Amino acid sequence: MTIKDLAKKTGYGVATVSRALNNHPNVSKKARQVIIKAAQDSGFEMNQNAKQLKQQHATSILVVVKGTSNEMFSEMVEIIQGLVAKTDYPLIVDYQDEDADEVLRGVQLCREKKPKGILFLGGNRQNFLASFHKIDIPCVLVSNDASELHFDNLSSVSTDDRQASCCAMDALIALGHRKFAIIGGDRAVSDTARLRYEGCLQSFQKHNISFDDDLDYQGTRFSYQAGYDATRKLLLKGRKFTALFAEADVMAIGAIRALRDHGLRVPEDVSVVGFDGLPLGGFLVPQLSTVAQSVKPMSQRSVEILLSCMEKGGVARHETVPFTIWQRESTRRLDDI
Amino acid sequence: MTIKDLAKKTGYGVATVSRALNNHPNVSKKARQVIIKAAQDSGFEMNQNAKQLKQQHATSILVVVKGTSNEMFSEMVEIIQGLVAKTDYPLIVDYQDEDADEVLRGVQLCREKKPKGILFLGGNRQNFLASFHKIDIPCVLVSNDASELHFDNLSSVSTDDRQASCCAMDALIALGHRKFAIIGGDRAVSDTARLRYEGCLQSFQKHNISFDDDLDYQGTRFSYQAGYDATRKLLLKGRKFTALFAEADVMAIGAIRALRDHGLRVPEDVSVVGFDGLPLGGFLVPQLSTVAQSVKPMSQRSVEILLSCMEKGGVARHETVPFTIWQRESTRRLDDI
DNA sequence: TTGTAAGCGTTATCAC
DNA sequence: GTGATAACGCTTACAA
Repeated sequence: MTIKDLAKKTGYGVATVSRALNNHPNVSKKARQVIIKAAQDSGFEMNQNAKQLKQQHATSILVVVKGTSNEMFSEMVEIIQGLVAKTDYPLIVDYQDEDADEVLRGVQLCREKKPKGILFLGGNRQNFLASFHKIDIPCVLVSNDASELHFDNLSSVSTDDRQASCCAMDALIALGHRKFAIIGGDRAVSDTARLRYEGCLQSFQKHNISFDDDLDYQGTRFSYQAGYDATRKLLLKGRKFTALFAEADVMAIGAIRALRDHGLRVPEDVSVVGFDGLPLGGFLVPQLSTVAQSVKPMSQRSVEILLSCMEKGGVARHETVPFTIWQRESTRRLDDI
Repeated sequence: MTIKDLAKKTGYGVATVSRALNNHPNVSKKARQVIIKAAQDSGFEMNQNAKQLKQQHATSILVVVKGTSNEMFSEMVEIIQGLVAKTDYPLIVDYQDEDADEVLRGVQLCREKKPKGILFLGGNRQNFLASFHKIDIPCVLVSNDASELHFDNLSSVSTDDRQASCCAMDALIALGHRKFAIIGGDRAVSDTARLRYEGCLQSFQKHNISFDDDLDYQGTRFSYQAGYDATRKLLLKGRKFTALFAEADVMAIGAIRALRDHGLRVPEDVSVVGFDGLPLGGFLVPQLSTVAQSVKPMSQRSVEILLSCMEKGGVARHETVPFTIWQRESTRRLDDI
C-alpha cells in the first residue's frame, strides 16, 4: 500500500495524495477528506524511509542520555517519551556512559539519523565548547546551564546547581552542623559536580566554616557503588564530620550504607543530604533528605522549547526551574541529643 | 558524500562501490581495498534511508520494554545496548506502560520501523496468544517463558519464576516462618505474578502452611508505591505475618517503608524477601534478601539467540537461566529472639 | 486545485 | 569483475 495505490483508489494524483496526507495547503476540502478516509480504511502507513530519503532528514527527535545509572534521567526519559508521543515525531533514545563525550556522540548520530532536534540529558561545558559547532539543528541541554556557551541553536533548562547546593548547606548549618564532607563527581570533568561543589563552598565561606578540599571531598562518579566507595575513603582517612552531602541521591544511598558498615548511624551520627529528589528516596528508611529538582517541569519545558525551535525557529532560550530542599529523615538538628 | 562520489573518486562504478562496502562477492581484492580506504578517508556514512527503502526493511533490532519503572529491565537495556553496539544493527528501544499490550505495540512498530528482530522485555501470554501471529520476524521474549506458546519465530530466555519463588519460600520456611503475606502483580494479567504466586503456594502446600488468597495476597503493579500501598492494605486488614514476599525488589522497598510506618521493624518483626536482585538492594539498610535473576546471562543469551535466528534462521529456542537466593539482612531466623 | 515527472542514495539485474 | 540502469516510495517544482 503506497501513495500510488491510494491515488489510483481515490482517482487523484500522487501529488495531491501526498499533500493531503501532509496537511499541505492547496488541496480541496473534498479531496483531503476522501484521501484521508481511504488511507485509514486501507491501513496505509507512510514509508518513512522514502519520506526521509527525499526530505534529506528524519523527522525524529533524539535524546542523548549522559550516564546510564542516573535514575533522574530515566524518569525524565519517561516523561519526555510521553510528551513527544503526542506529536508525531519519533523519539530515539541513546544512552552514553557517564564519561563519554555526549556531543561527539550527538554529532555522529546527526550523521546517522539526521534528527530534527536533540535533547541532551546532562552534558559538560568543555565537550560542547569543543564540538557543538558541528551540530546545526536545534538542541536543548537539560539539567545544565548553557547560557554562557552562546550557541544560538543550543537552549538549556536547568536547576541552579550552585544556588541549590548553597541552600542545602545553609539548611544543614542552620541545623547546627559545622563539620562537613562532600562526595560527588569529578569536578575537572563534570560541570554539575563543579557547580554543586562551588555552591557548598560559598555557603561555607559565608558561615566561616572550614573545609579541606583534599580531605573532605571525594570526587568519582554518580552511582551507588561510587557513593559507597567515596564515603569509605573519607572514613578511612579518619575525617570526622556530622554532615555528608552527596551530589546525587544514588550516591547518598551508597554513602548511607558505607556509614552504616562503619558503625555510624544516619541521622544520629551523621546527617546525609542527597541531590535530585528521586521517588525512591521517599521509601527508604530513613527517608532521604535531598535537594529535589523539578523533574517534570524541567522535562516539559525542554520539550516545549525544542519543539518551538524546531518548528518556529527562534533563538535559543535559557531557563531555570525551581528546586526544593526536602528535610526528611536522614538529617537531624545537631543539638537534639 | 554518496557512493556516487566514492565511485567518481576511485574510478569504479557505483555498483562496485556498493558491493565492496557490503562485503558482497565479485569484487577484486584491490577494488575492495581502494574503495574501503576512500570511504574511510572521506568519512563516508551510508544513507540508511536509501538503503532501507531499497531493501524494503530496516536492519534494526527493536526492544519493547514492558513497564517503565522496572529497574531490572533498565539494567538489561543497558547490557543489550552494549551487546548490539558490537554488531551494526541499530537498536530501537520502546518503553510501554506495564499494562499496555506489548504485542500489539510490536505489531505497530513492525509496520513503522520494519525491524529485523524484536526483543520483548517482559510480556504476557494472553497478549502473545491474541496477536503474535501478526509478527513474522524472529523475536525473543526475555524473562518470561514462551515454550508453551509454540510460535516458531518466538524464542524465550527466562528465570523459572515458579521454581524460584518456591525455593524462596522454602528458605523462609527453613528459617522457621509459618505466617506469610505476598504482594505482587495482578495475576489475572501478569504471567510473572501468577507463576511467582503459584510457586509460593506450591511450597506452602508442601509444608502444610495455610495461606488465604483473599487476605494474605495483594496484587497491584510492580513499583515502589504499589509495594507501599499493598503492604499498607495487608496491615490494615490486621493480618499478622512474620514473612513478606514481594514479587519484585522495588515492591519490597515500598513494603519495608510501609512496615516501618506501621511501627514494624525489618527483619526483627517481619522478614522481607524481594525478587530480581537489583544492585540497589545491596546498598539498602537492611540489605535486601531477594531472588536474584541472572540479568547478564539472560540478556546475553537473548541477544545471541535473536541474532542467530535473524542471521541463520533456525527454530525458536527456549532457555532458562539460573537464579540465586540471596539471604541478606532483611530476613532472619525466627527463633533468633 | 491538480497532475506530471524528476530526483533523493541505495541495491540488484543485467549485459559486458 | 565491472558498469549502466531500473527500481524502492516519497516530495516538490513546474505545468496545466
